[in-house]
Amino acid sequence: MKEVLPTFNSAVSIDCVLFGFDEGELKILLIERNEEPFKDWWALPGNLVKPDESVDQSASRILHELTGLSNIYMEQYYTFGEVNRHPQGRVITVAYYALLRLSNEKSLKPLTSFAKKAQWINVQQLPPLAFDHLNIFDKGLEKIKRRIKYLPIAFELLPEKFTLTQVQHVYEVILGKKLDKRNFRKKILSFGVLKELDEKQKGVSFRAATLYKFDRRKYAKLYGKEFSF
Amino acid sequence: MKEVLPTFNSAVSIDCVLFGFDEGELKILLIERNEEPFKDWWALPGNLVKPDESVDQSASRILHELTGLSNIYMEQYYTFGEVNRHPQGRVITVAYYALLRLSNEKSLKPLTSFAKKAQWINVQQLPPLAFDHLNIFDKGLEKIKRRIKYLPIAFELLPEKFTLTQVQHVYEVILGKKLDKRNFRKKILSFGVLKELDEKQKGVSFRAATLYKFDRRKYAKLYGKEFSF
DNA sequence: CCAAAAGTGTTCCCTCTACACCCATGC
DNA sequence: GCATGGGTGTAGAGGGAACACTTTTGG
Repeated sequence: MKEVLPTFNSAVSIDCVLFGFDEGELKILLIERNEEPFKDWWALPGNLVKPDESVDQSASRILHELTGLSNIYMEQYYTFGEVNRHPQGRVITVAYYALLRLSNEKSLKPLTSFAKKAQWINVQQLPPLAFDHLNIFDKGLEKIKRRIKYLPIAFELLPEKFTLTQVQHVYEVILGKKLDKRNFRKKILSFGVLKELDEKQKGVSFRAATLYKFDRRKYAKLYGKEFSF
Repeated sequence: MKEVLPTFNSAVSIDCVLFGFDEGELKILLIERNEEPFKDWWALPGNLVKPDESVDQSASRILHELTGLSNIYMEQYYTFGEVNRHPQGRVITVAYYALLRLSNEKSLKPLTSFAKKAQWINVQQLPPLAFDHLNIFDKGLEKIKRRIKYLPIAFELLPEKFTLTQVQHVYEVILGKKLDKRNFRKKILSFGVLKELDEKQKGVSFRAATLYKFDRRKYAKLYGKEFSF
Protein backbone atom coordinates (compact mmCIF):
# COMPACT_ATOMS: atom_id res chain seq x y z
CA MET A 1 0.00 0.00 0.00
CA LYS A 2 1.75 3.08 -1.23
CA GLU A 3 1.20 6.35 0.60
CA VAL A 4 0.66 9.04 -1.98
CA LEU A 5 -1.99 11.01 -0.20
CA PRO A 6 -1.70 14.69 0.57
CA THR A 7 -0.14 15.19 3.89
CA PHE A 8 -2.33 16.63 6.59
CA ASN A 9 -3.31 13.84 8.89
CA SER A 10 -5.17 13.99 12.13
CA ALA A 11 -5.68 11.54 14.93
CA VAL A 12 -8.98 9.73 14.88
CA SER A 13 -10.46 8.43 18.08
CA ILE A 14 -13.53 6.58 19.23
CA ASP A 15 -15.71 7.49 22.18
CA CYS A 16 -18.38 5.17 23.53
CA VAL A 17 -21.51 5.96 25.49
CA LEU A 18 -22.13 2.59 27.11
CA PHE A 19 -25.64 2.46 28.52
CA GLY A 20 -26.80 0.04 31.17
CA PHE A 21 -30.14 -0.39 32.89
CA ASP A 22 -30.18 -1.29 36.54
CA GLU A 23 -32.97 -1.18 39.09
CA GLY A 24 -35.04 1.17 37.03
CA GLU A 25 -32.18 3.57 36.34
CA LEU A 26 -30.41 4.37 33.12
CA LYS A 27 -26.68 4.56 33.66
CA ILE A 28 -23.57 5.04 31.60
CA LEU A 29 -20.08 3.79 32.27
CA LEU A 30 -17.59 6.58 32.88
CA ILE A 31 -13.89 6.34 33.53
CA GLU A 32 -11.73 8.52 35.67
CA ARG A 33 -8.77 9.67 33.61
CA ASN A 34 -5.26 9.11 34.93
CA GLU A 35 -3.46 11.26 32.37
CA GLU A 36 -3.33 14.82 31.27
CA PRO A 37 -5.22 16.55 29.88
CA PHE A 38 -8.23 16.41 32.19
CA LYS A 39 -6.39 14.18 34.66
CA ASP A 40 -8.81 13.00 37.39
CA TRP A 41 -11.83 14.11 35.39
CA TRP A 42 -14.61 11.78 34.41
CA ALA A 43 -14.79 10.94 30.72
CA LEU A 44 -16.41 8.65 28.24
CA PRO A 45 -14.33 5.57 27.50
CA GLY A 46 -12.46 6.00 24.27
CA ASN A 47 -9.18 5.55 22.50
CA LEU A 48 -7.35 6.22 19.28
CA VAL A 49 -8.13 4.19 16.19
CA LYS A 50 -5.21 1.94 15.26
CA PRO A 51 -3.78 1.62 11.75
CA ASP A 52 -5.02 -1.91 11.21
CA GLU A 53 -8.54 -1.69 12.58
CA SER A 54 -11.74 -0.22 11.18
CA VAL A 55 -13.63 2.27 13.28
CA ASP A 56 -16.18 -0.42 14.14
CA GLN A 57 -13.44 -2.79 15.21
CA SER A 58 -11.89 -0.05 17.26
CA ALA A 59 -15.14 0.56 19.10
CA SER A 60 -15.52 -3.18 19.74
CA ARG A 61 -12.00 -3.34 21.09
CA ILE A 62 -12.57 -0.45 23.47
CA LEU A 63 -15.75 -2.04 24.77
CA HIS A 64 -13.96 -5.33 25.17
CA GLU A 65 -11.06 -3.81 27.07
CA LEU A 66 -13.50 -2.04 29.30
CA THR A 67 -15.86 -4.88 30.13
CA GLY A 68 -14.20 -8.11 29.09
CA LEU A 69 -17.18 -8.78 26.84
CA SER A 70 -17.49 -9.23 23.11
CA ASN A 71 -20.55 -8.75 20.97
CA ILE A 72 -21.93 -5.81 22.86
CA TYR A 73 -24.67 -4.16 20.83
CA MET A 74 -23.35 -0.86 19.49
CA GLU A 75 -24.00 1.62 16.76
CA GLN A 76 -22.08 4.58 15.43
CA TYR A 77 -24.07 7.79 15.62
CA TYR A 78 -22.01 10.92 15.03
CA THR A 79 -18.52 12.26 14.39
CA PHE A 80 -17.26 15.27 16.29
CA GLY A 81 -14.71 17.26 14.38
CA GLU A 82 -14.30 20.72 15.85
CA VAL A 83 -10.75 22.01 15.46
CA ASN A 84 -10.14 22.67 19.13
CA ARG A 85 -12.07 19.93 20.79
CA HIS A 86 -8.85 18.34 22.10
CA PRO A 87 -6.37 20.68 23.80
CA GLN A 88 -3.29 18.77 22.67
CA GLY A 89 -3.83 18.49 18.98
CA ARG A 90 -6.31 17.77 16.27
CA VAL A 91 -8.43 14.78 17.18
CA ILE A 92 -11.57 13.87 15.32
CA THR A 93 -13.70 11.44 17.29
CA VAL A 94 -16.32 8.98 16.10
CA ALA A 95 -19.01 8.37 18.70
CA TYR A 96 -20.82 5.09 19.35
CA TYR A 97 -23.56 4.21 21.72
CA ALA A 98 -23.57 0.73 23.17
CA LEU A 99 -26.14 -1.16 25.21
CA LEU A 100 -25.36 -3.69 27.90
CA ARG A 101 -27.33 -6.08 30.07
CA LEU A 102 -26.33 -5.48 33.68
CA SER A 103 -27.07 -8.83 35.26
CA ASN A 104 -26.70 -8.88 39.02
CA GLU A 105 -23.70 -11.19 39.12
CA LYS A 106 -21.33 -9.55 36.70
CA SER A 107 -22.51 -6.00 37.09
CA LEU A 108 -20.31 -3.06 37.93
CA LYS A 109 -16.96 -4.77 37.63
CA PRO A 110 -15.43 -3.56 34.39
CA LEU A 111 -11.76 -3.98 33.64
CA THR A 112 -9.85 -0.75 33.81
CA SER A 113 -6.87 -1.01 31.54
CA PHE A 114 -6.77 2.64 30.53
CA ALA A 115 -8.14 4.50 33.48
CA LYS A 116 -7.87 4.63 37.24
CA LYS A 117 -11.34 3.32 37.63
CA ALA A 118 -14.65 3.00 35.90
CA GLN A 119 -18.09 3.45 37.34
CA TRP A 120 -21.71 3.24 36.33
CA ILE A 121 -23.36 6.59 36.84
CA ASN A 122 -27.00 7.54 36.55
CA VAL A 123 -27.53 9.74 33.52
CA GLN A 124 -29.53 12.17 35.66
CA GLN A 125 -26.53 12.82 37.89
CA LEU A 126 -23.53 13.12 35.65
CA PRO A 127 -20.44 14.87 36.95
CA PRO A 128 -18.59 17.41 34.78
CA LEU A 129 -17.02 15.57 31.87
CA ALA A 130 -13.69 16.00 30.09
CA PHE A 131 -13.38 17.49 26.59
CA ASP A 132 -16.72 17.84 24.78
CA HIS A 133 -17.95 14.60 26.27
CA LEU A 134 -21.12 16.06 27.71
CA ASN A 135 -22.10 17.11 24.23
CA ILE A 136 -21.26 13.66 22.90
CA PHE A 137 -23.37 12.07 25.61
CA ASP A 138 -26.30 14.38 24.92
CA LYS A 139 -26.37 13.50 21.25
CA GLY A 140 -26.11 9.82 22.11
CA LEU A 141 -29.08 9.94 24.43
CA GLU A 142 -31.04 11.81 21.78
CA LYS A 143 -30.22 9.07 19.29
CA ILE A 144 -31.42 6.21 21.43
CA LYS A 145 -34.57 8.18 22.21
CA ARG A 146 -35.31 8.25 18.55
CA ARG A 147 -34.17 4.75 17.76
CA ILE A 148 -36.03 3.02 20.54
CA LYS A 149 -39.17 3.98 18.65
CA TYR A 150 -38.38 1.86 15.64
CA LEU A 151 -35.66 -0.57 16.73
CA PRO A 152 -35.98 -3.24 19.40
CA ILE A 153 -33.01 -1.93 21.35
CA ALA A 154 -34.77 -2.02 24.72
CA PHE A 155 -34.12 -5.75 24.88
CA GLU A 156 -30.37 -5.20 24.65
CA LEU A 157 -30.55 -3.55 28.05
CA LEU A 158 -32.54 -6.36 29.67
CA PRO A 159 -31.62 -9.89 30.72
CA GLU A 160 -32.62 -12.67 28.38
CA LYS A 161 -35.78 -13.29 30.36
CA PHE A 162 -37.67 -10.24 31.49
CA THR A 163 -41.08 -9.06 32.59
CA LEU A 164 -43.26 -6.64 30.67
CA THR A 165 -42.96 -4.16 33.49
CA GLN A 166 -39.20 -4.17 33.06
CA VAL A 167 -39.59 -3.41 29.36
CA GLN A 168 -41.93 -0.59 30.22
CA HIS A 169 -39.41 0.85 32.66
CA VAL A 170 -36.74 0.89 29.95
CA TYR A 171 -39.03 2.82 27.63
CA GLU A 172 -40.04 5.21 30.38
CA VAL A 173 -36.53 6.02 31.46
CA ILE A 174 -35.25 6.51 27.92
CA LEU A 175 -38.22 8.50 26.69
CA GLY A 176 -38.36 10.42 29.95
CA LYS A 177 -42.06 9.99 30.60
CA LYS A 178 -44.57 7.69 32.26
CA LEU A 179 -46.55 5.33 30.09
CA ASP A 180 -49.92 3.73 30.67
CA LYS A 181 -49.50 0.09 31.68
CA ARG A 182 -52.39 -1.42 29.74
CA ASN A 183 -51.69 0.52 26.58
CA PHE A 184 -48.02 -0.28 26.76
CA ARG A 185 -48.64 -4.01 27.07
CA LYS A 186 -51.10 -4.10 24.21
CA LYS A 187 -48.69 -2.27 21.96
CA ILE A 188 -45.51 -4.11 22.76
CA LEU A 189 -47.25 -7.48 22.43
CA SER A 190 -48.95 -6.43 19.19
CA PHE A 191 -45.59 -6.39 17.42
CA GLY A 192 -45.50 -10.15 17.81
CA VAL A 193 -41.82 -10.31 18.68
CA LEU A 194 -42.09 -11.37 22.32
CA LYS A 195 -42.41 -14.99 23.33
CA GLU A 196 -44.28 -15.70 26.56
CA LEU A 197 -42.45 -18.27 28.68
CA ASP A 198 -43.89 -20.85 31.07
CA GLU A 199 -41.74 -19.34 33.74
CA LYS A 200 -42.45 -16.76 36.40
CA GLN A 201 -40.34 -14.30 38.25
CA LYS A 202 -38.80 -15.68 41.47
CA GLY A 203 -37.88 -14.27 44.85
CA VAL A 204 -40.27 -11.38 44.87
CA SER A 205 -42.61 -10.68 47.74
CA PHE A 206 -45.61 -10.10 45.57
CA ARG A 207 -47.41 -11.79 42.73
CA ALA A 208 -44.76 -13.13 40.35
CA ALA A 209 -44.83 -11.75 36.82
CA THR A 210 -44.68 -13.85 33.67
CA LEU A 211 -41.32 -13.86 31.92
CA TYR A 212 -40.84 -13.14 28.22
CA LYS A 213 -38.05 -13.47 25.67
CA PHE A 214 -37.31 -11.37 22.61
CA ASP A 215 -37.81 -13.53 19.52
CA ARG A 216 -35.16 -12.52 16.99
CA ARG A 217 -36.56 -14.80 14.32
CA LYS A 218 -39.96 -13.22 14.29
CA TYR A 219 -38.37 -9.80 14.35
CA ALA A 220 -36.20 -10.62 11.35
CA LYS A 221 -39.33 -11.53 9.40
CA LEU A 222 -40.73 -8.05 9.86
CA TYR A 223 -37.82 -6.48 7.97
CA GLY A 224 -37.98 -3.65 10.46
CA LYS A 225 -41.24 -2.48 8.93
CA GLU A 226 -43.78 -3.01 11.64
CA PHE A 227 -41.89 -1.99 14.73
CA SER A 228 -43.05 1.53 15.42
CA PHE A 229 -43.54 2.63 18.96
CA MET B 1 -0.84 23.70 20.98
CA LYS B 2 1.64 21.02 21.89
CA GLU B 3 1.49 17.73 20.07
CA VAL B 4 1.83 14.98 22.61
CA LEU B 5 -0.64 12.52 21.20
CA PRO B 6 0.26 8.97 20.31
CA THR B 7 1.39 8.74 16.80
CA PHE B 8 -0.82 6.88 14.41
CA ASN B 9 -2.66 9.39 12.30
CA SER B 10 -4.86 8.84 9.35
CA ALA B 11 -6.21 11.10 6.69
CA VAL B 12 -9.77 12.24 7.22
CA SER B 13 -11.92 13.20 4.28
CA ILE B 14 -15.42 14.41 3.60
CA ASP B 15 -17.78 13.04 0.97
CA CYS B 16 -21.00 14.80 0.05
CA VAL B 17 -24.15 13.40 -1.47
CA LEU B 18 -25.64 16.56 -2.92
CA PHE B 19 -29.27 15.99 -3.83
CA GLY B 20 -31.24 18.09 -6.25
CA PHE B 21 -34.81 17.86 -7.47
CA ASP B 22 -35.52 18.71 -11.06
CA GLU B 23 -38.59 18.06 -13.17
CA GLY B 24 -39.84 15.34 -10.91
CA GLU B 25 -36.53 13.55 -10.67
CA LEU B 26 -34.19 13.14 -7.73
CA LYS B 27 -30.60 13.68 -8.82
CA ILE B 28 -27.20 13.83 -7.22
CA LEU B 29 -24.17 15.73 -8.33
CA LEU B 30 -21.27 13.46 -9.35
CA ILE B 31 -17.82 14.41 -10.49
CA GLU B 32 -15.59 12.68 -12.96
CA ARG B 33 -12.21 12.14 -11.35
CA ASN B 34 -9.12 13.37 -13.13
CA GLU B 35 -6.59 11.64 -10.88
CA GLU B 36 -5.60 8.17 -9.89
CA PRO B 37 -6.90 6.13 -8.27
CA PHE B 38 -10.16 5.64 -10.15
CA LYS B 39 -9.17 8.18 -12.79
CA ASP B 40 -12.11 8.80 -15.14
CA TRP B 41 -14.56 7.18 -12.76
CA TRP B 42 -17.58 8.94 -11.36
CA ALA B 43 -17.40 9.76 -7.69
CA LEU B 44 -19.07 11.73 -4.95
CA PRO B 45 -17.56 15.16 -4.47
CA GLY B 46 -15.19 15.12 -1.54
CA ASN B 47 -11.84 16.20 -0.23
CA LEU B 48 -9.49 15.93 2.70
CA VAL B 49 -10.20 17.84 5.88
CA LYS B 50 -7.68 20.61 6.44
CA PRO B 51 -5.86 21.25 9.72
CA ASP B 52 -7.67 24.45 10.47
CA GLU B 53 -11.24 23.55 9.62
CA SER B 54 -13.86 21.51 11.42
CA VAL B 55 -15.51 18.67 9.57
CA ASP B 56 -18.64 20.80 9.12
CA GLN B 57 -16.58 23.65 7.72
CA SER B 58 -14.83 21.24 5.42
CA ALA B 59 -18.13 19.99 4.04
CA SER B 60 -19.32 23.57 3.53
CA ARG B 61 -16.13 24.40 1.72
CA ILE B 62 -16.45 21.44 -0.61
CA LEU B 63 -20.02 22.37 -1.42
CA HIS B 64 -19.00 25.94 -2.01
CA GLU B 65 -16.14 24.98 -4.33
CA LEU B 66 -18.49 22.75 -6.22
CA THR B 67 -21.45 25.05 -6.66
CA GLY B 68 -20.32 28.56 -5.81
CA LEU B 69 -23.01 28.68 -3.15
CA SER B 70 -22.87 29.09 0.59
CA ASN B 71 -25.46 28.06 3.13
CA ILE B 72 -26.49 24.89 1.41
CA TYR B 73 -28.54 22.74 3.76
CA MET B 74 -26.42 19.80 4.84
CA GLU B 75 -26.18 17.25 7.60
CA GLN B 76 -23.57 14.74 8.60
CA TYR B 77 -24.90 11.19 8.63
CA TYR B 78 -22.20 8.54 8.88
CA THR B 79 -18.47 7.91 9.00
CA PHE B 80 -16.93 5.19 6.89
CA GLY B 81 -13.79 3.75 8.40
CA GLU B 82 -12.93 0.41 6.85
CA VAL B 83 -9.20 -0.16 6.74
CA ASN B 84 -8.97 -0.75 3.01
CA ARG B 85 -11.61 1.54 1.65
CA HIS B 86 -8.98 3.70 -0.06
CA PRO B 87 -6.35 1.88 -2.14
CA GLN B 88 -3.59 4.36 -1.41
CA GLY B 89 -3.66 4.59 2.33
CA ARG B 90 -5.80 4.85 5.36
CA VAL B 91 -8.58 7.35 4.80
CA ILE B 92 -11.54 7.66 7.09
CA THR B 93 -14.36 9.62 5.48
CA VAL B 94 -17.20 11.54 7.05
CA ALA B 95 -20.31 11.58 4.86
CA TYR B 96 -22.78 14.44 4.52
CA TYR B 97 -25.96 14.75 2.58
CA ALA B 98 -26.85 18.15 1.22
CA LEU B 99 -29.99 19.48 -0.42
CA LEU B 100 -30.11 22.08 -3.15
CA ARG B 101 -32.78 24.05 -4.96
CA LEU B 102 -32.21 23.59 -8.69
CA SER B 103 -33.81 26.70 -10.04
CA ASN B 104 -34.03 26.82 -13.77
CA GLU B 105 -31.59 29.68 -14.23
CA LYS B 106 -28.62 28.54 -12.27
CA SER B 107 -29.12 24.83 -12.55
CA LEU B 108 -26.51 22.39 -13.76
CA LYS B 109 -23.55 24.70 -13.91
CA PRO B 110 -21.38 23.81 -10.97
CA LEU B 111 -17.78 24.94 -10.73
CA THR B 112 -15.34 22.14 -11.22
CA SER B 113 -12.16 23.01 -9.41
CA PHE B 114 -11.21 19.49 -8.48
CA ALA B 115 -12.58 17.35 -11.24
CA LYS B 116 -12.83 17.22 -15.01
CA LYS B 117 -16.51 17.84 -14.87
CA ALA B 118 -19.53 17.53 -12.68
CA GLN B 119 -23.00 16.40 -13.63
CA TRP B 120 -26.42 15.92 -12.12
CA ILE B 121 -27.42 12.30 -12.46
CA ASN B 122 -30.74 10.67 -11.67
CA VAL B 123 -30.40 8.43 -8.64
CA GLN B 124 -32.17 5.67 -10.53
CA GLN B 125 -29.44 5.57 -13.16
CA LEU B 126 -26.16 5.88 -11.36
CA PRO B 127 -23.00 4.74 -13.13
CA PRO B 128 -20.41 2.62 -11.27
CA LEU B 129 -18.83 4.76 -8.58
CA ALA B 130 -15.26 5.00 -7.29
CA PHE B 131 -14.19 3.63 -3.89
CA ASP B 132 -17.11 2.66 -1.64
CA HIS B 133 -19.14 5.60 -2.89
CA LEU B 134 -22.13 3.53 -3.89
CA ASN B 135 -22.38 2.34 -0.34
CA ILE B 136 -22.05 5.91 0.93
CA PHE B 137 -24.78 7.02 -1.43
CA ASP B 138 -27.09 4.18 -0.38
CA LYS B 139 -26.81 5.08 3.28
CA GLY B 140 -27.40 8.73 2.46
CA LEU B 141 -30.59 8.00 0.57
CA GLU B 142 -31.75 5.82 3.44
CA LYS B 143 -31.14 8.70 5.83
CA ILE B 144 -33.15 11.25 3.92
CA LYS B 145 -35.95 8.69 3.55
CA ARG B 146 -36.13 8.52 7.29
CA ARG B 147 -35.58 12.18 7.97
CA ILE B 148 -38.12 13.50 5.51
CA LYS B 149 -40.72 11.94 7.81
CA TYR B 150 -39.92 14.19 10.70
CA LEU B 151 -37.92 17.10 9.28
CA PRO B 152 -39.13 19.64 6.73
CA ILE B 153 -36.26 18.91 4.37
CA ALA B 154 -38.46 18.62 1.28
CA PHE B 155 -38.58 22.41 1.10
CA GLU B 156 -34.80 22.61 0.81
CA LEU B 157 -35.14 20.93 -2.57
CA LEU B 158 -37.83 23.28 -3.84
CA PRO B 159 -37.76 26.90 -4.93
CA GLU B 160 -38.93 29.45 -2.42
CA LYS B 161 -42.41 29.43 -3.94
CA PHE B 162 -43.81 26.07 -4.86
CA THR B 163 -47.04 24.24 -5.50
CA LEU B 164 -48.41 21.47 -3.35
CA THR B 165 -48.03 19.06 -6.23
CA GLN B 166 -44.33 19.79 -6.31
CA VAL B 167 -44.04 19.01 -2.62
CA GLN B 168 -45.89 15.79 -3.20
CA HIS B 169 -43.51 14.81 -5.98
CA VAL B 170 -40.53 15.34 -3.69
CA TYR B 171 -42.06 13.03 -1.11
CA GLU B 172 -42.96 10.46 -3.72
CA VAL B 173 -39.56 10.32 -5.30
CA ILE B 174 -37.71 10.13 -1.98
CA LEU B 175 -40.04 7.62 -0.39
CA GLY B 176 -40.27 5.67 -3.64
CA LYS B 177 -44.04 5.37 -3.72
CA LYS B 178 -47.14 7.12 -4.98
CA LEU B 179 -49.23 9.09 -2.53
CA ASP B 180 -52.89 10.03 -2.63
CA LYS B 181 -53.33 13.65 -3.64
CA ARG B 182 -56.14 14.59 -1.30
CA ASN B 183 -54.68 12.86 1.70
CA PHE B 184 -51.27 14.35 1.05
CA ARG B 185 -52.63 17.88 0.90
CA LYS B 186 -54.64 17.50 4.06
CA LYS B 187 -51.63 16.21 5.93
CA ILE B 188 -49.01 18.63 4.74
CA LEU B 189 -51.32 21.59 5.38
CA SER B 190 -52.30 20.27 8.79
CA PHE B 191 -48.78 20.88 10.09
CA GLY B 192 -49.46 24.58 9.75
CA VAL B 193 -46.04 25.47 8.39
CA LEU B 194 -47.04 26.41 4.84
CA LYS B 195 -48.20 29.88 3.96
CA GLU B 196 -50.59 30.20 1.04
CA LEU B 197 -49.60 33.05 -1.26
CA ASP B 198 -51.80 35.29 -3.37
CA GLU B 199 -49.81 34.20 -6.35
CA LYS B 200 -50.35 31.52 -8.94
CA GLN B 201 -48.08 29.48 -11.11
CA LYS B 202 -47.27 31.12 -14.46
CA GLY B 203 -46.58 29.92 -17.96
CA VAL B 204 -48.36 26.61 -17.75
CA SER B 205 -50.88 25.45 -20.28
CA PHE B 206 -53.39 24.33 -17.73
CA ARG B 207 -55.05 25.69 -14.65
CA ALA B 208 -52.42 27.53 -12.64
CA ALA B 209 -51.75 26.15 -9.16
CA THR B 210 -51.59 28.23 -5.99
CA LEU B 211 -48.10 28.91 -4.71
CA TYR B 212 -46.99 28.32 -1.12
CA LYS B 213 -44.00 29.21 1.03
CA PHE B 214 -42.44 27.32 3.90
CA ASP B 215 -42.89 29.38 7.07
CA ARG B 216 -39.78 28.93 9.19
CA ARG B 217 -41.21 30.93 12.06
CA LYS B 218 -44.19 28.71 12.52
CA TYR B 219 -42.00 25.67 12.19
CA ALA B 220 -39.62 26.93 14.88
CA LYS B 221 -42.56 27.23 17.25
CA LEU B 222 -43.30 23.55 16.92
CA TYR B 223 -39.90 22.61 18.38
CA GLY B 224 -39.85 19.79 15.87
CA LYS B 225 -42.55 18.01 17.84
CA GLU B 226 -45.49 17.97 15.54
CA PHE B 227 -43.96 17.32 12.17
CA SER B 228 -44.48 13.66 11.58
CA PHE B 229 -45.27 12.46 8.12
C1' DC C 1 -54.47 -9.04 56.64
C1' DC C 2 -51.54 -5.88 54.52
C1' DA C 3 -48.38 -4.24 51.07
C1' DA C 4 -46.89 -4.48 46.51
C1' DA C 5 -47.08 -5.23 41.95
C1' DA C 6 -49.54 -8.29 38.18
C1' DG C 7 -52.90 -8.51 35.11
C1' DT C 8 -56.95 -7.30 32.43
C1' DG C 9 -61.37 -4.35 28.60
C1' DT C 10 -63.99 -0.85 27.00
C1' DT C 11 -65.22 3.58 25.24
C1' DC C 12 -64.27 7.60 22.75
C1' DC C 13 -62.00 10.20 19.57
C1' DC C 14 -59.07 11.16 16.12
C1' DT C 15 -56.42 9.95 12.23
C1' DC C 16 -55.59 7.23 8.18
C1' DT C 17 -57.35 5.41 3.99
C1' DA C 18 -59.84 4.82 -0.07
C1' DC C 19 -62.07 6.86 -3.55
C1' DA C 20 -64.14 10.30 -8.30
C1' DC C 21 -65.61 14.30 -10.23
C1' DC C 22 -65.76 19.18 -11.76
C1' DC C 23 -62.77 23.34 -12.70
C1' DA C 24 -59.66 26.53 -14.97
C1' DT C 25 -56.42 27.42 -18.50
C1' DG C 26 -53.83 27.46 -22.94
C1' DC C 27 -53.64 26.02 -27.29
C1' DG D 1 -63.33 21.70 -27.50
C1' DC D 2 -59.81 19.10 -25.73
C1' DA D 3 -55.94 17.98 -23.01
C1' DT D 4 -53.75 18.76 -18.73
C1' DG D 5 -53.22 19.10 -14.19
C1' DG D 6 -55.75 21.82 -10.02
C1' DG D 7 -58.65 21.39 -6.51
C1' DT D 8 -62.11 19.43 -3.37
C1' DG D 9 -65.28 15.91 0.74
C1' DT D 10 -66.89 11.93 2.95
C1' DA D 11 -67.59 7.50 4.97
C1' DG D 12 -65.60 3.58 7.21
C1' DA D 13 -61.97 1.36 9.70
C1' DG D 14 -58.34 1.21 12.74
C1' DG D 15 -55.31 2.79 16.25
C1' DG D 16 -54.24 5.74 20.27
C1' DA D 17 -55.56 7.56 24.76
C1' DA D 18 -57.91 7.59 29.01
C1' DC D 19 -59.32 5.12 32.73
C1' DA D 20 -59.99 1.35 37.84
C1' DC D 21 -60.47 -2.73 39.83
C1' DT D 22 -59.40 -7.65 41.10
C1' DT D 23 -55.71 -11.12 41.77
C1' DT D 24 -51.64 -13.15 43.63
C1' DT D 25 -47.92 -13.58 46.72
C1' DG D 26 -44.79 -13.11 50.77
C1' DG D 27 -44.19 -11.62 55.07
